[in-house]
Amino acid sequence: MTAAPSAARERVQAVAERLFAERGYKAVTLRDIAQELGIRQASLYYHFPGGKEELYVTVTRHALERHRDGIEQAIRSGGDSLAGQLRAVAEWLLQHPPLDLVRMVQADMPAISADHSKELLQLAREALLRPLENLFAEARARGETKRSDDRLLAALFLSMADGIQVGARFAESEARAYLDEALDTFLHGVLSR
Amino acid sequence: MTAAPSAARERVQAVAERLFAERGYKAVTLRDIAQELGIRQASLYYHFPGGKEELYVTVTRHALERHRDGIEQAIRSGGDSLAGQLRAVAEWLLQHPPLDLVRMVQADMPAISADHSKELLQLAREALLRPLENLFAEARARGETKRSDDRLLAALFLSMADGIQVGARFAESEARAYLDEALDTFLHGVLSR
DNA sequence: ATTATCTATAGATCTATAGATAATGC
DNA sequence: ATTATCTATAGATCTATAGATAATGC
Repeated sequence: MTAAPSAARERVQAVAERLFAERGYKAVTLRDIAQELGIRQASLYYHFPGGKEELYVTVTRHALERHRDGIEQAIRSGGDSLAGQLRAVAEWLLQHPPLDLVRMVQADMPAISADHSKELLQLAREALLRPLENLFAEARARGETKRSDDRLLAALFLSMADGIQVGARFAESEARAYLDEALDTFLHGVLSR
Repeated sequence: MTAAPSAARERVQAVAERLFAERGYKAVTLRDIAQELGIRQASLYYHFPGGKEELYVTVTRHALERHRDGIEQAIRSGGDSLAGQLRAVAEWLLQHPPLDLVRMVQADMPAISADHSKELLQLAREALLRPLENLFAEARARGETKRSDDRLLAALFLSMADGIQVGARFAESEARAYLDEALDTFLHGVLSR
């Protein structure tokens, strides 16, 4: 059985989530997580008796659910225009560590059980792609754009958020400094027909 | 000393390059590579006495050099317009497994020596970002675009290639089918001011 | 003699389990 | 009694080394 919620358990989750998000499932060891927490590796099993995989699935599920809620909230707060909604989503994405979908699919999912993998991939689709697909579909219904490839636009937009972070890292600047330019580029492309 | 080139050594490199590119350094074991080749794990040390890290650095270096040459060749073959040049680069990128820059920086580089890490990051910048940065700078000099954030545009463009592959994977379609739409979106954004 | 493999195994690391310990709450 | 840690360690896995084997090329 999974232990009840507690402050200590949440600290474990916070560290694990950050490390797994940065490096992926295999590149993070339980020792890494314990070390940052100042406890012993075996102590993690008190909070997560299911071990490394349970810990990974739990924190990844939470991260995806938070993204889903945050993105949907951002959309609601972004007004009635596609531009405003996308800007709110982009700002939200840049405030959180990037969820590397490519790595998740190619490296992390094959390393966990088929059931967990299926669940998380499904959730990733619902949390990240679906809200954006709906956004583009609704903008088309309002006549803001004629583009009909909603899934591609959603994937491009999410990748753009990654691109901003890559560009910022190699330029040694703040990701926020790039947001306006990137969004402007993207929106011109989307709205211009 | 590293063994001389040979057909067997090249087979090792081909398998290792694909697996490392798909899953990253830590998620691939020497056993995985040997298994696909139908040989024993220890036999890899005949071709790469320096072990796993030498193998990773060798194939990643080759992949980056091939990207650099392929991208520069694509640019030359793309005619005089930014649109034609970018289309050629995008086609080239989609024909090769994606180089996940985020994962390279966050997960793979910390797992190898500082010297190797420095070399590969430098090469990644020269191979992937620099040619595209130059492209955007030249397009601006020709008056095709007024955008001056060359590094951001380069990063966005590279991310777009990833985005196409993510979108295609989740839609279970061919990445090529998305290329025209994605390129069109991007170019409208870049050229429209 | 060189090339390309193999077996066997040492040593390191990692996950997971068992059982002890100490502090706090009833 | 419950919570949250610890030590110790088994068992699995992984990298790397040593030395043997077989085939081919001079």
